[in-house]
Amino acid sequence: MPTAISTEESMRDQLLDAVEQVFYARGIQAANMSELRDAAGLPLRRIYQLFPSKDELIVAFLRRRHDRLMAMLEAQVAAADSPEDRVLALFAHLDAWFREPSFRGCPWTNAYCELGPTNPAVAAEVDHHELEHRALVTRVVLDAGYSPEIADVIYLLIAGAVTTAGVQHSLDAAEQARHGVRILLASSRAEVAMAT
Amino acid sequence: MPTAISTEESMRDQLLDAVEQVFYARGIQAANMSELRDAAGLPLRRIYQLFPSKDELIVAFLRRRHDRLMAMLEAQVAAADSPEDRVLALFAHLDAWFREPSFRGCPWTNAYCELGPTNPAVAAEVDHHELEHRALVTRVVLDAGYSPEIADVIYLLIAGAVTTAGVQHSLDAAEQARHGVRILLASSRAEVAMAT
DNA sequence: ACCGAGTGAGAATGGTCATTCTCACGACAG
DNA sequence: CTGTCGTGAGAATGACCATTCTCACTCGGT
Repeated sequence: MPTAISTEESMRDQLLDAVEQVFYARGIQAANMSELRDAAGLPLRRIYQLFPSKDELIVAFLRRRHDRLMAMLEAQVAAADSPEDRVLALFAHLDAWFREPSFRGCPWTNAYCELGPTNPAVAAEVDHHELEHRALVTRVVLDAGYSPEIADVIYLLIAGAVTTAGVQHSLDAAEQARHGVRILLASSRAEVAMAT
Repeated sequence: MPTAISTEESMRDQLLDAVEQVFYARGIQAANMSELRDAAGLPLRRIYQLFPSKDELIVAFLRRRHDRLMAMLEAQVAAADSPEDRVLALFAHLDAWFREPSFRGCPWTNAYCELGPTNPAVAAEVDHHELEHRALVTRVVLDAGYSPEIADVIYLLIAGAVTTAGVQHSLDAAEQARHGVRILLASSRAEVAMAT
């Protein structure tokens, strides 16, 4: 048996922590393997032992981040008191995210813009994220009693806020989107009230 | 005097046409100078004579596309009959754009994701575009009598629709955004009516 | 103490790419 | 007609980078 199978998991985590930070901060293509090595404090040999290529690292980076985001969203949504608040919780999450100093836009959009046209594995991973994320948003909105059309609009507001915050460094984007959502929800309630 | 100063302008156009097509379709980093040479039908030497580096080509590409987009938007907005229709014209434009087979997302967002963190000239050009575009949207919405807050929300819907259409290839994005806008505008009118 | 497998550090490899250079050629001026 | 200058086509250059390889070393088992 090779030594220390017990630390393989920890090296993997150490590596992926560094990879996440470097890929996100500097861009995937701009980050080279030496940078990852320095940030992770692991020899290149070990990195290639854990992931056979940079491409696999990219996919692992996207998937890990996706899993973390989904878990966090589910938790924040679950913590909200009313179905209405669950919708708004999505935007509270955005607001906090945008204010992190390290915020640099949506990792999946970034990856897709950088590599989508030339890297099918990355494109698939981004697709997967978008589908699951959109499904979560839609579920939360539908569970609050609103229409699928409203869910679509809310999804666009989220996407727009993330892009705008990323490119324009506008910290207000989440609040602006939330304002839009309040109008949409109120208007939708008024409609239902009128119909009954 | 060197020969044929009369065709320098036409070579520039020929080059930038090809550059636009290749950069947009394949991604800026993925497109190399040989591809541009082949697409433009000009020798490398000539390309470097017209633009001293790939970076300058990138900036020229973004600026040319920006100028064209702004002119087109101004024209379509001007062609609309009512202030209300001018707002909706922005979304009709989006819808047509998304349906072009060559549509591959927002060129400026794409460029920013690819190069923003490492290329200040590109970042500045993208900034310039976003500012002017946002100013146009805001002006159209304000001219129609709506509040700046509504303008912000509408801008986010546009940004969200473009990103979503680009990454998810969803042709409905423009229609979904337009639906949201109709609700926003109607709700805003109702509010004003109630106040009076 | 000895062997061998696995290690870290960093050098070598092979490929890609932006940018520059070479060279033979055609057009124009004198 | 001849020398010169700008040209097109593509080869050379120099950097960079993902990936692999070298080598001296360490450590667990005997």
